[in-house]
Amino acid sequence: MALQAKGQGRSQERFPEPGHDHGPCLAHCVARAEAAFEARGLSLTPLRRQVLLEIASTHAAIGAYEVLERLAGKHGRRLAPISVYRALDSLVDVGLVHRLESRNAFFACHRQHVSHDDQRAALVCKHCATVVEVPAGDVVAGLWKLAGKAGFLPGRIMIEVTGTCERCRGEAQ
Amino acid sequence: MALQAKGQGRSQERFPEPGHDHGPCLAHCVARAEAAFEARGLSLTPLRRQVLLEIASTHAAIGAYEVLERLAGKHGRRLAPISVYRALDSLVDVGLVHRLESRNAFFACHRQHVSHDDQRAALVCKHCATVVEVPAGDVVAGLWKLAGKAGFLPGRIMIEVTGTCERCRGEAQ
DNA sequence: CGTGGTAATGTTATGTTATATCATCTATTT
DNA sequence: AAATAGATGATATAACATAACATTACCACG
Repeated sequence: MALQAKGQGRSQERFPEPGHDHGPCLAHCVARAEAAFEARGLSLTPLRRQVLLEIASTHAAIGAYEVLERLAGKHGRRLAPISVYRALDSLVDVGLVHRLESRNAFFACHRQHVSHDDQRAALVCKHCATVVEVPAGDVVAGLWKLAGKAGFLPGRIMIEVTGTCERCRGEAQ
Repeated sequence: MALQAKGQGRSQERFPEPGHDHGPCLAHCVARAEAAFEARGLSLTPLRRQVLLEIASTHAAIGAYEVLERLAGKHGRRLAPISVYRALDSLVDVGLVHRLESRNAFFACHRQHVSHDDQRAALVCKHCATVVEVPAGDVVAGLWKLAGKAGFLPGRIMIEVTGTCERCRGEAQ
């Protein structure tokens, strides 16, 4: 929890500064990844680690083929799309990465969802693609209620808000 | 409003009976479409009407290529994908059809969103693909609040709840 | 040992969803 | 008639995603 104390606290619920020190964000992600895979009897293999590092290298959502390109740029070797998708799937399964449905893209989860109640809404800047997840427990509770009235049993709840972050709003003027 | 009085009222906020009389649903949609396009100085062309009819022929969400297939089956002629997408785009623009991001599919809006406040959440049955929109004003208000705290200015808010409808739950047992 | 199981990745091919670009036609406006 | 906007056609390609089968590595069990 030392990492959280050093600035990973509430800060994740606001849009990150472009020039912020991203090292801790990344380190935190990878540390969680080791544990998360281990907890399921799986492992954070080199491929998965590489994919995670690409995704987590930014607070923006990026596409699977973008990940593929970046990896191809770093190592000479070019992976098959399916390899990237398999790595992404495993990362999504263990909750380290989320899929942004409205963009067919992926972004790193910078704070573990600690319980079933700890649900999030994604705020997505349409200019810089930065994604911030905000706790949305009350909102989700409201949705369960609405669903109930319709005789509907919710499984997954997807909340994506596209708009403009503070920074991009400032720059537009 | 006669159509609404004849059963288009609250019923749309529950899952439709499979055997329900779909004629009014369809008629209502097309009637609204005429008006909606007209109001923008555009028109509900034959192509758009056909696409709308396919989408609105069911309460399920269907893909663009599925629309294409169905039209190809009815008329001998096979449209280019772009033609279907263009028609869909125009229908989405005027609000007669919504896009289901979590499935890359489209569904007809069976009740006009009357104001900016009249926002909806989509309940999507994962078994039968039926989509019901429920008013979600309070939930959306909550999201605006969360966004505000993050310095974020919302544009489009997407709420999609996948799960199981009453009917499919019954059948599973 | 070796055999069988699971996890992970490789290899090849294909399927699905969506858009770019330029051409054509029609109706309306000037 | 020329200019403009709306709509569609035609051709090609981009972007996103998975199917199916082969291979490798490791580990548990008799």
